[in-house]
This record gives sequence, C-alpha cells and structure tokens, in this order.
Amino acid sequence: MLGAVQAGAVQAGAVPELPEIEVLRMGLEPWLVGETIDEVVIRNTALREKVDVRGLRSGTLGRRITSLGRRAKYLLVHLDGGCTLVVHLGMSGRLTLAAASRPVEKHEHASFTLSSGGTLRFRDPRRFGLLFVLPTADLTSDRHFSHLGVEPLEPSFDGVFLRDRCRGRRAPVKSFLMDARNVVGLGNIYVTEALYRAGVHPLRSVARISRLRWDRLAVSIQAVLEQAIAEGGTTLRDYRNAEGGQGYFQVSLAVYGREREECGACGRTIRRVVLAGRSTFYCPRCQR
DNA sequence: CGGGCGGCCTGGAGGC
DNA sequence: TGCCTCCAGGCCGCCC
Repeated sequence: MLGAVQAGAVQAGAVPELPEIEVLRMGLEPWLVGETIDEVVIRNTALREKVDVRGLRSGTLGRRITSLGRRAKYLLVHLDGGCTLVVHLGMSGRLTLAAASRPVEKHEHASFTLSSGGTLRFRDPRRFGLLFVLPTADLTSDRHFSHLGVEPLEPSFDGVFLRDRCRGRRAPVKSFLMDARNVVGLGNIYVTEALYRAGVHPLRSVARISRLRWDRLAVSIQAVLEQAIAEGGTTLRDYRNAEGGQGYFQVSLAVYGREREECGACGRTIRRVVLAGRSTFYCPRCQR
C-alpha cells in the first residue's frame, strides 16, 4: 500500500495538469481495479460544485471498480453497474490510497473504503475540485464533458488540426491553446513551455502563425506532456525532496517562473507578461 | 459571437 | 514576530 501511495500521490505544490492526472491514473489503477467500494464518507460538500452525497453513494456503494480512465483533467473511476465516479483535482486536490487506520487529514473532504480494507482519500484545501457520479453512457453528453476538445496525445492532434481549428480567429495563441474547447489538459505551465520549445511568442495572434509553426507547436506540446509523464508529472513550484533538493521536472522548465533569468538557448533575459490574468513567460529572442 | 476577466478558495511568501 | 496583502490558477459565468 505504501508503494501505491507514493506512486499515486500528486506531490505538494504540483498544479495538476494532464500529465499529473495521467500519472495518478497509472499509479492508482493496479491498486483499485477489482476493489469494491464498501463505504463512502463525505465530510464537506462545499467543493466547486456542491457534492451530491446521495447520488455519490447510490452510484458507488457495493460497486466494483473495473478500470480507470482520464478525459482532459478529469480522472474517471469506472464501476460495474454502469456508473463512473468522476474526480477533478482543481488546483490543490490530491487523491491518495491510505490504510484505514491513518487519521483524517485537514481538508480531507471524502474517503472511500475499499474491500481490501484500504481507503481512497480526497483532500483539497482550496476546494476547486469536483466529485460526482454519472451513468457511464452519459460521459460525453454531460455538461462537464460535452464541450471538450481534442486530447493532445491522441493521433488526431497535429498541426493541421490546430490550423483548421483556429480558422477565422485572432486570439493570442496562448489563450487559444488553454481553451479546453480546442485542446484539453493544458495548463499555464505546459503551454508556456511548449510555446518556448516551438519558438512561438505567447501573444502572437493565431491568424499569424505559419503552417510550419503549427506543426512545431503540436510536436512541442506532445513532447512536453510525454516528458512530464515520463518524469512522474513533477510540475513543482514549492516541492522539495527529503534532502531539500528540488523536483525533477522543474529542472526541465526553460522559461516558466524564470523571469529575469537568462534564456538557456540565447542568453537574453526571460520576460513575464500577464495574459487573461495569468503569468506568461517567454524569451523575446527565441519566441517571435 | 468571441475573448477578457472576475470570482471561487486557502496557504505560502513577502513587506512593514 | 505578527499581521496584512498579494499571488497562484481551472473553470464558469458575466460583460463588452
């Protein structure tokens, strides 16, 4: 169980984007599949949307977990009986396996007792997360999912798709890529890094991006996400390991959070601007 | 219609 | 040292 806890935990300070949810899904799946949910405890229903306790219980109690999926930043716990438990971690959510004897932590709003005797705990200090149950058949039509765009790690995601998708629009490319109606799963950090890798200025209008740059952007987005997944999704701001060292993926961040530092490629000073209320970092020479 | 932005929420950091 | 303010951001809804 300890191994599962370490594999499944989104570490402190990580802002869960697509790679963090995918790492969580892979870490939890071998421990959850085959388990039955024997008890559901909800301590606080005031998440981003009020938790429907009765719906959650009726859809999950006595049900066996058949598989774990992911759509955008939603973790999908598929159950027999035709329902799916949907978990969104928001900004600060964590989903971890723990022994039933472990004391309840602060901000631990929900726990699910499994047939093995372990528990699945949902902790979310900022309460931007979501917890609900749906008939599995409604997963695409439900209002949380119906508007969502393409998965960036699917084969259909490429430069041609992006170019077609933005036709007739003039939004800054960063805003376009962070809009889940176009592409899902990208948060501020990975978009920022992908734009740097592709050499595209974050404020550039989508109307003024060449075919070549769209191809490069698609490749960069996939490369950043795949690298982050391979490195355990450690997107860390304040995480430190036991020795006080920094998380692994932070080393790979070329521009995010590096205002006033030198660009590793050209030496120019990395700049920060605010777009749609979000910090945006870029190299003024490498990104045009 | 589409893009910008405020609000939700808490903890951590920085200023005085 | 302690209090206050600011900032982080996924997502929705409102506004222009």
